[in-house]
Amino acid sequence: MCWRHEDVRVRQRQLEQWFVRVTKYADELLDSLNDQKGGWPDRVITMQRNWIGRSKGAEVDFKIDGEADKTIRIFTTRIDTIYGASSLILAPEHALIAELIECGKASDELKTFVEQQSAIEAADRMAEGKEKLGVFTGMYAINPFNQAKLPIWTANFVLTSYGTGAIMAVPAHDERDFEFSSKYGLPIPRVIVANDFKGDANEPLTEAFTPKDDKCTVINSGEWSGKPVPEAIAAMTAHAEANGFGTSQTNFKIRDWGISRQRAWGTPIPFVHCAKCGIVPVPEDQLPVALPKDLDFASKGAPLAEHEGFVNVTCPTCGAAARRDTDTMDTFVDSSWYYFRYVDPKNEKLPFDPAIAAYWTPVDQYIGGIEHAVLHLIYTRLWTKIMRDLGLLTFGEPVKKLLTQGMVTLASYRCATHDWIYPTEVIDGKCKFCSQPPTVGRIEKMSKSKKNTVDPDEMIRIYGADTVRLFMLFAAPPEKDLEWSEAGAEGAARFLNRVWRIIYKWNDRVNFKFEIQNLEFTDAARALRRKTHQTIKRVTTDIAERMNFNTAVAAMMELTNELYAFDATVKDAATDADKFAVKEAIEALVKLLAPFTPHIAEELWASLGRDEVVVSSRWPAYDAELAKADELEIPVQINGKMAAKVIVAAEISDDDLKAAVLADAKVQAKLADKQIVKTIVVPKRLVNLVVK
RNA sequence: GCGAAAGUGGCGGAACUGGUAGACGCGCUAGACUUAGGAUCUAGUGCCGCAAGGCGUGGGGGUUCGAGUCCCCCCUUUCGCACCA
Repeated sequence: MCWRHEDVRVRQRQLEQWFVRVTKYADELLDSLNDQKGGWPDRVITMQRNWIGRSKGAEVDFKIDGEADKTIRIFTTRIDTIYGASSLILAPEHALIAELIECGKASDELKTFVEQQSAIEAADRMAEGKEKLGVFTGMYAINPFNQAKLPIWTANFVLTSYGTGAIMAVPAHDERDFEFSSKYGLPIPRVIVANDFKGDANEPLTEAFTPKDDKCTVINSGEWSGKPVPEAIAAMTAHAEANGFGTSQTNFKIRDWGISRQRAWGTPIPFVHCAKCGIVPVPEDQLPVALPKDLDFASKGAPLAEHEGFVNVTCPTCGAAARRDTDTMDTFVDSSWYYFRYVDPKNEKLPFDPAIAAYWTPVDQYIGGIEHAVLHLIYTRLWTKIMRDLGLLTFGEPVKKLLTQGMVTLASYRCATHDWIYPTEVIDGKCKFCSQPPTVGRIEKMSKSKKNTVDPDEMIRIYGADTVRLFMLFAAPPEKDLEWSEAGAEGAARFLNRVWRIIYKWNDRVNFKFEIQNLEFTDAARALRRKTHQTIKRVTTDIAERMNFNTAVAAMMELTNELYAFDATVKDAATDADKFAVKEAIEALVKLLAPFTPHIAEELWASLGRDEVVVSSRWPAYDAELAKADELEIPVQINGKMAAKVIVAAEISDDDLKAAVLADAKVQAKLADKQIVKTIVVPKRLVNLVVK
């Protein structure tokens, strides 16, 4: 039924459509996934690999008994098990079944079965409890390897759209065949055993035995008996090829990409249909084909097809009256290469200048949701390879690094009388309409139907864009889902207020030029400077190398806390050196904050009396010397357990460190009657004493 | 069923190559300031215990001087694929 008109039944129709031959690139799409390792999340690579679904096997022809000129071609990845085949099974849509029905040889049972199955759509057929159902066709096939006579069945679990739409059932070595053959009483002969198998191979199996490796051997298979499985597969495929009844074959799950759409908005497919010349491409000088601006959307059919001026053209080849193709392309076509157009958006002649694309692309860092893992991100890889083969690009992989960001989630609430209610409608744990406590659902992707949403505009109105942004960056690493939290947003606002206050407290004192060489820093001022330079370092690497914005924000919070501590220490008696240290910290903080909270950062920068804007200022550099600690707190372990801590100079040698540890009173007390067997010194990090 | 990712305080999360588990924030506790504050500042906050101390990264084994991190088995959760022969 139509989802918009409940009384309108939807029918399937055959349409002539345009396809992109993905299968031609399937091998490369799969193999070059290996180059993406490290830059792309493993799960995206795995999802694409499964989606492409390459499987190597063989096609084998079985003659039909009594009809010498007819064969059934099956696809198998396990030709080594062909002596274990006890039936052939065809998809209900298989041509041979249709033929049987047509020439009246089909039983009533078979006819009914096929009718029933074809009434159920493929997707639903799998959903129907997956019960395997089948019917014997009355025919037999001859196994080309041993001339065994096998019954031909049809069954719902054999897919018409994969392989040849026909299989050989080897119940002993395939779970599905086992289930089916057990149900219908077909024989289950074993032809594979583990190398260390000791029992009786004629004993009935309780489940299918399916390993495919050289730890298994072929048995009961004539001249092939005794061969390891991989060897048997190769040899038996070669045998089939040599005798003309088989061939090696690779199949893919991925299908060619149907790009035709019958909607008005989209890129027109640039072909013309001519009665004499057939399908003719629109000549290059007439490209691109533009959509007409005066479409009639009230017309009955597709608006483009109804538009006479668009449809009626002359054939580019013979000049006769012809008809323009009225399909438009899938929007995935556009998203497959938009970023290449970005680098040369005004080009009138080409999609983009290859030289410009060579300079700017491939994309260094791409960000998108996981929902694009197998559609957009396969299509764009495919499109890049096609453009490479057209000479537009010099590479086949468009995206070096991929980040799949998480979604914003929230718990949902359901009231017994008011159904789903918004989080804002829960007051003190009760539904605001009826004061009943609602059921708290799981934390999940925000959705309108479950009302577990927050309105971003509303949040921005309350907290400001900077705060909302900062909270989202702080709450979790970008690839993880993020639970929206109003308390968390308030925490972000509080932090920005803290930054604002401490800067405003100091900005009139630090707003002048200092002569650094004349300054004497106190320990506290040196500590603040150290924190400043450590923070610059951390934030820089967290952004640039690790993409961990949450830890970058944490580092800036630490610097702010340090500023407050310093402020409390110096009170109003700040020396020029103190002011310099604060000025250095504030400047760094504002610059580091700018990518996270651009608006407030500009305001603060202006408050420091700067003419330039912070976005065009230079990213701060850190001084490794100043970032270095001058004292270290070294943990001391005894037999690997924490025993004490010693404070030592930063540049201590291993021997001095060991001596300092042994001189420590707490360590000595714990060592009283023990003997040190071994001492492990991790330079400047840890000392572990092994004692007995 | 197959495949992937993940399990760390009351909560969100830190811990980069095996080296002080719990950074930072939320929440909570106490104090200060205040007419008041859900503002702000200061201190505390993994668990058990008065303490000394003990226990702690889903559970169980292992490797190692040392394991949240590495290896094996199991459990749970989330996601993807789901009769692809």
